[in-house]
Amino acid sequence: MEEILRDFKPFIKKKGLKYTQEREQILKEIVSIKGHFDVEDLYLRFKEKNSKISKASIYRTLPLLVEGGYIQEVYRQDGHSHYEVTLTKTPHLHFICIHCREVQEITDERLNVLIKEYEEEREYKLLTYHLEIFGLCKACKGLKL
Amino acid sequence: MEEILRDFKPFIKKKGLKYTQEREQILKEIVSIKGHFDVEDLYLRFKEKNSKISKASIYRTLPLLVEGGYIQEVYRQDGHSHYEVTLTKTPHLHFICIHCREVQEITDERLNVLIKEYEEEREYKLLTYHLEIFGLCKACKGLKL
DNA sequence: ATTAAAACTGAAAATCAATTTCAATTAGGA
DNA sequence: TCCTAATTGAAATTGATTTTCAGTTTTAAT
Ligand SMILES: [Mn+2]
Ligand SMILES: [Mn+2]
Ligand SMILES: [Zn+2]
Ligand SMILES: [Zn+2]
Repeated sequence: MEEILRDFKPFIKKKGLKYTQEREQILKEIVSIKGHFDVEDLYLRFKEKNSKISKASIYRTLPLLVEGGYIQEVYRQDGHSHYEVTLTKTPHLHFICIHCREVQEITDERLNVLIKEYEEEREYKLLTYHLEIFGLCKACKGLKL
Repeated sequence: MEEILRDFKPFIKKKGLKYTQEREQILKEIVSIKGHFDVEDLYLRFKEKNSKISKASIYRTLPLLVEGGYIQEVYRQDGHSHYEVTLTKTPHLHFICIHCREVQEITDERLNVLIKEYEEEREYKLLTYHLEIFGLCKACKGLKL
């Protein structure tokens, strides 16, 4: 996590942007989150600690962090984006129950291998990917819908 | 495509819904589309042929068609959903260039095998999935961004 | 350390996809 | 044909995200 912060300033400067308190605070807060988060989650965390970071700044910073590879948009639920820290975490996919909204993470190195393979074949530069599987979880599939 | 329409009425009736002109027109129009489409595309197609199908009806019908397996939401771009007819098409993934917005389709049976495997392991009921790979396409990766 | 220009910020307004409301219309069983 | 519930189109609303803009901060050059 220290590693991430050390890397962030050069990343920002290299893009000709300013290294602001807000950008630093947002990244620091994010790396302290274990699990998924959305803009509202982040905003409330700042509010609780009386930090007056605005949603506008959050919305402006998240794409930068995605671009830098610090976080990833991992799925979309209830009409908004959810993110998580990329960190040392292996890329993984999400199973989302359309009934109870549970989100399960599935990690499978074989998937990453396939994705890499496509990258070479198509000669594109891979930045990130999302695999979202929708269905009914074990608990919900028995219920009559 | 005739097959799809033959199947649609029973599907609608089985759900206790009414088989309306609008629902039929929407499905007919959709099966005539080759490639991806979004709500605006569909709406404009109806407008051109002086059909007064509203966006509200389109928005109300698409989830039904997804549920029935006639179409799939395949990716999200520019803040809105894009669909395509499921038809006999093999499930596939999409590579999206974040610069020029090009969308490439990639079909790989090995991916489907993995997805099925997860379904059995986790004991959920698979309904659909999206795999979106973001990056820079061959043409764009050389440009200085 | 001062200064100045450009980038950035918070708050509010704007945008825009998607959903909801509601009065009028339609489907389809009795 | 009649009746009622479901559906529709248009308009209003919602809610996430983006944009605007006046005031603030960063940063490089004095
Ligand atoms: Mn995850
Ligand atoms: Mn496709
Ligand atoms: Zn569930
Ligand atoms: Zn491109």
